[in-house]
Amino acid sequence: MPVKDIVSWNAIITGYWQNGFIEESKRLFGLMPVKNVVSWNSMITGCIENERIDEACEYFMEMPERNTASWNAMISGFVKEGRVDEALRLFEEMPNRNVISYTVMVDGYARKGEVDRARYLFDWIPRKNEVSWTVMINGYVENERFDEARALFDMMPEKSLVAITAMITGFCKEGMMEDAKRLFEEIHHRDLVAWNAMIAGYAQNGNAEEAFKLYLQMLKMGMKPDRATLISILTSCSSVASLKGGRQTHAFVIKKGLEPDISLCNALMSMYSKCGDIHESKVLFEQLHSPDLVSWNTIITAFGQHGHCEKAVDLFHEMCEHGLKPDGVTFLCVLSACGHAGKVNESINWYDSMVNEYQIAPRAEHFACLVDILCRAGQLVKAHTIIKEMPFEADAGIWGSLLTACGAYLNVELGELAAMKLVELEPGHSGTYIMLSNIYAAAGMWREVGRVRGLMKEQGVKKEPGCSWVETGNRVHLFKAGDVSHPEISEIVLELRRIGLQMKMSDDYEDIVLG
DNA sequence: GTAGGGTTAG
Repeated sequence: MPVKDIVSWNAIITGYWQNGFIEESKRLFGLMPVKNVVSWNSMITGCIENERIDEACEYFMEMPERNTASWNAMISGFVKEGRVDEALRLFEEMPNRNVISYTVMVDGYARKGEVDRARYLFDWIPRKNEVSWTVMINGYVENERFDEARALFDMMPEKSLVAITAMITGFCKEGMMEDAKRLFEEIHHRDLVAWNAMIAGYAQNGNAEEAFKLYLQMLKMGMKPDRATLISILTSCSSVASLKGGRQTHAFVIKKGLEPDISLCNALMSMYSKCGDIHESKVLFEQLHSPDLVSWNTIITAFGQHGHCEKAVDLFHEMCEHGLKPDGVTFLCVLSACGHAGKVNESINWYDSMVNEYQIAPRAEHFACLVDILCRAGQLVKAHTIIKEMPFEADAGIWGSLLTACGAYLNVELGELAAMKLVELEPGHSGTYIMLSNIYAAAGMWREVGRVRGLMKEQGVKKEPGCSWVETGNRVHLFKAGDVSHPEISEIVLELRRIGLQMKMSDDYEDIVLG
């Protein structure tokens, strides 16, 4: 058979598995009168791409002669499955290793969290290419070792767009948005992924305004958003509770015929719920053919946030009946549902069940959630006990919950402790001083109030006025604390008083406050 | 045959 024919066969076989028809590829491969190493390699890659690593193994064992690409394909296949030990065995066994072999192994170790091992191998690569550098830099970023990522990036001889994008993500993860933006602006030809990384950075840091601005800029430059872009935009709509923006984004998805994959559906569900439309969230959930763990976690949270704790718990059981295993986040969702409903004892039972029955190791977030629930219920001493006994260092969020609760339930002693810790963790944060001073004021300790005010002046801490906004029609109305500049301010205040009164008089007052 | 962006909690 002429070589030309083998090439055509190979092309057809590859075409089939690239479109998911692996069985057809296998059939044709079997019919091939003469095969070359490329034919075999194509079958190996095809099996791996279609998540059939064991069948790939069979082809690999059977083939009469292998080249470096055959070995590399297998190593990469094992790495994709997270089976790094098996990848390493092949790596050691193979006769000739090239840059790609090394790079795949570096990636494998980094993805497993064994960053030092990855770095060791990286240093051994004789002629590193830009992919090798990128994989290692990204490995540091993914494993929260940003300083090392930075150091390596600075050493990288020619910085590729992919490496720059990995660094942008790293800066965003560290909350260093200025640096991320600077790097982003230095890029000559930004591609979609780079835009997405920057937009996602703003979205994840809660800066919806910048995310929207960048999104508009991106559209203006003629870039076409994809699912990843829109998910970040939906996240931003959620964080400012803009149902209107969220609906527009949803409409955009439909109009552009973007097939909503499960992640996009999950983001839509979350957006609707956080913007107040639990019904739409539920409808989307029910339309999913096979909701994944994130979908279930999202819908459980949705009901929890809307005060339907029992429904959230029902959904938890329903999820288990569907054969899905709850993870640590699922328990956070259920815990927060209990918390919103003020159910302290249930929360503790759920926590115990997570640890004992489901054997899930609690993370700092679980303790934070428990502390928050106890705080809201006014059980400050118990909350403090958890803080003292938990195997994690309490962060600013936890001390903040305690401080707020000390204000609501007036506990000077614990309030002072929480404030002290917060000042250590976030110096210059005015809220801490204000809250402590309010606690002293409520307790009638006026000398202390003066002391805190003096301290603020001394340390140069400025009070930032609180603000909120309302969207009506096409306008956003911004209100700052103590600001009376709105032309209709007297009507607004009157209406707020009326609503407040209505809430107090309502039979559901308790529910509203707790929910 | 190798690399970068996305969904769930608080």
